[in-house]
Amino acid sequence: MTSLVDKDSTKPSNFLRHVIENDLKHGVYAARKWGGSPGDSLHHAQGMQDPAKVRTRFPPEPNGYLHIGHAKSIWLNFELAKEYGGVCHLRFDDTNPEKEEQEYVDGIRDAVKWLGYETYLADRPDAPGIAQPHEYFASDYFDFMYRAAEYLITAGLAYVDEQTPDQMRATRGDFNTPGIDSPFRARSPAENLAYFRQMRDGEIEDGAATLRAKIDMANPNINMRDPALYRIRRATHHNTGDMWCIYPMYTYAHPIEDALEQITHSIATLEFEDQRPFYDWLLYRLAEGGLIASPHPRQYEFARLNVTHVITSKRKLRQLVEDGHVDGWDDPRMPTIAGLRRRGYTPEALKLFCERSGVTKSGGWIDYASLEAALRDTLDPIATRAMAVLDPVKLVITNWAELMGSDALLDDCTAPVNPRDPEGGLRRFKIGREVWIERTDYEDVQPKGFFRLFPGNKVRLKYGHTIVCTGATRDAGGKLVEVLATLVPDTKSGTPGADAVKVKGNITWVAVADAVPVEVRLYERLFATPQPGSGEMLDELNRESLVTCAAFAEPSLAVAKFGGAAFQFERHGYFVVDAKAADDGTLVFNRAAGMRDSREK
RNA sequence: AGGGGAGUCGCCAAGUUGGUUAAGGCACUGGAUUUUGAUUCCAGCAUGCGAAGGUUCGAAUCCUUCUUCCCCUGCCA
Repeated sequence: MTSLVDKDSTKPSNFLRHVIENDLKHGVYAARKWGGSPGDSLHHAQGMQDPAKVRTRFPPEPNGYLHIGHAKSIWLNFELAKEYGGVCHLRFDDTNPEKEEQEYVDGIRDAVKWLGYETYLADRPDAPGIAQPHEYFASDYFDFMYRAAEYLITAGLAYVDEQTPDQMRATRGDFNTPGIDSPFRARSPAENLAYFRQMRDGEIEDGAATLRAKIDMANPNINMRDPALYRIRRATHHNTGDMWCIYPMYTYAHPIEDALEQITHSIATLEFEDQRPFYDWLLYRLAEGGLIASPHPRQYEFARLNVTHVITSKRKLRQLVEDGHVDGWDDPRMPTIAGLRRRGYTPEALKLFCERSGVTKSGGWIDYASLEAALRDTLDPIATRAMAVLDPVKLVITNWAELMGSDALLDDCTAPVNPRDPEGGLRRFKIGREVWIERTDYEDVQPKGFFRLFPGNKVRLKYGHTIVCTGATRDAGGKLVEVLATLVPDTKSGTPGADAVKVKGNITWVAVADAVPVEVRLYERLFATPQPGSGEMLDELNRESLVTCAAFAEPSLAVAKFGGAAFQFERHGYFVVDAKAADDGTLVFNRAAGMRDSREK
C-alpha cells in the first residue's frame, strides 16, 4: 500500500531542497570522509569515503517533551536526508546540566521512534558503511570541546573574562552603542590558558569567570561581541556526572557538534540567523587549526511552525500541566507528540501535515483545520468503522412484535469493516425492538433542511431497517424520553427490495440488547483564541475543551485496545482507545477529529 | 551605530537565470454519486504578487524609494 505522503511523485519544492540539490550538483561534500563515528579531522581522514551524500541532525535539548513544532523539525531533517541519500542523526544537545534529565532523553527517543525514524536511524541496507545507531550526545564531545577551547586560547582567539554578569551586560553595549573591551581582554594566551585550566580544575567559583571568544566588541551583530564559550557550573550532568565543572555554551558547542558528526546541512529555526556568523567564525578557525574536517557544516534557518489555537511555548505548556488545566504532558489536548499520539493522531497524519505546511523563511500560522484534514485524509482509507451513540435516547419500534413475532426477538445485522475495502470483512450486531439513537437525530417539528427523525418521516437505521417516526414522549420537564417509530416491512439492508422505500436520512444506532457502555471524550481546541500566546494564558483557554459522554457502542468495540486500530465512529469522527481507562474500568475512547460536516449550522 | 530576516487568494505555499491565461494544499461555494449531511468526482475561488515609481517588446521575478511585520543586548538553547 502506498503512503498518502508519497502519493504525489513531485514533493513540494522549498529553499532547503534547492540548497542541497545545488551542493550535490557541485559536489561540495563529495570528497568527505567518514570515520564511522563522530570525531575530529584525523579520525575522519582515516575513514572511508562518506557513503552518506548529506548528513542532517535533529538536536533537541533533553529538557522537556517534544511538541508538534519538533515533529516538523524531525520530519524535515530525516526526510531530507532520506530523499537525498543521506543520514540523519538524533543528537541530544545536553550542554546545560541544570536543565536536563534522563526522563526527557527517553521521552524524546520514544517520540522519534514513534514517528517512524528508528529503523532509518539504525540500519541502511543500501549503505552498510553507515549502519550503526545514529544517536549521539553533545556531552560525549566535551573532551574535544575542551581541546578546541585550549586551541583558541593558544591562537589568541579566546580569553578568560572575570567580569560579573552585570559588568558583561554593561560592557556589551546595546543596539545603538558599541560595546567596550573587557579589562581582562588583553591577557596573554599563556595567562588565559592557566586561568582556563584553573576553571576546569575547580579552582574558580561558579560564575566568577567565563571563557569568551575574542572577536569584536563593536560588531553591529551583538552575537559577535565576544560571546561566552564556557561557564563554570558545579552541577551533576545526566551523562558525564561530576566529571566537569565547566560546561560549553550552546553557541560554542553546537557548531562543534555539527562538525564532529560531519553534518552537511545544519537546519535551525529563524531566531538563530544572527548566530550564523559566529557559527562560521568558529568552524573556519577550527578547520584552519586542523581540528575539524573541511568543508565544515553550514547552518540554514527556516520558520518554526505555528498552528492556530495551539501553543508550543515550553514554559506555558509546563504551566498547563502543573496548574492542572490538563491531565499531564500526554493529555490528548496537548500539542506534545505524546499528547497527539494519545489523542489518536498518527505518524502518517503528522508527516502529511508537515509536508503540506511547507518549509520557508517567512513565519505564519497554519490553520488547525489543516492538521485535522491531514488526519482524516490518512485515516479514512484505513479506519475500522463502528457505530456508537454518544448522546443516547431510546427509540422504540412499536410494531416489532407484530412483524417479528415477539418483542424479545433480535435480528442479525452486518456492516463492512471498511466500505473502501471489500476484502476487509464484516461486523456483526443485533437489532431489536429498542435501540439507542442520537438525541439530536429527533425533532418534533422539521427544521429547514433536516431529514432525520420527525413525526411522519422515514429514515433508515443504517445497516438495519427503514422506520417511520410516529412521535415521541417527553417527561414533565419537556425532556425527550423515547422516540417512537414503526418498522417498514421488507426493508432490511442487504435483502432484495430493501431500497424500494427511498429515504433521505440514514441514522446510526446501537441495539439496547447488545450495546456496550463506553466513555467517549470529545475534545475541542485547548485555546479559544486563534493565535494564543500573546495575552494572559488563562484568558485564552477554551473552558469547554473536553466533553465526556456516557455512550453506547456496537459490540465489536468491546475488544478494542489502546495502541490498536483507529476507528471511525460513523457520522461522528475518528476515535482511538485512550491509554487510561475510566475510574470504573469502562473502556474510554478519545475523539481525535470529527468528520467534516457540511450541514448548515 | 544598529544588525539580521520576511511580505504571492481567508490560511499555508510554488514560482527565483524576466517570456504565453500566477502551480498545489487547507478553507469556502455550487453540482453529481452516496445506506456516514463523510468519502469520491466535477466546477468555481488573485487582470493580481506589501506600496509607489522606473527599466523592458515583455516584470511576482531587474532598479529606486517607501511601508508593514518578526528576531537579536543569558554565564539558556
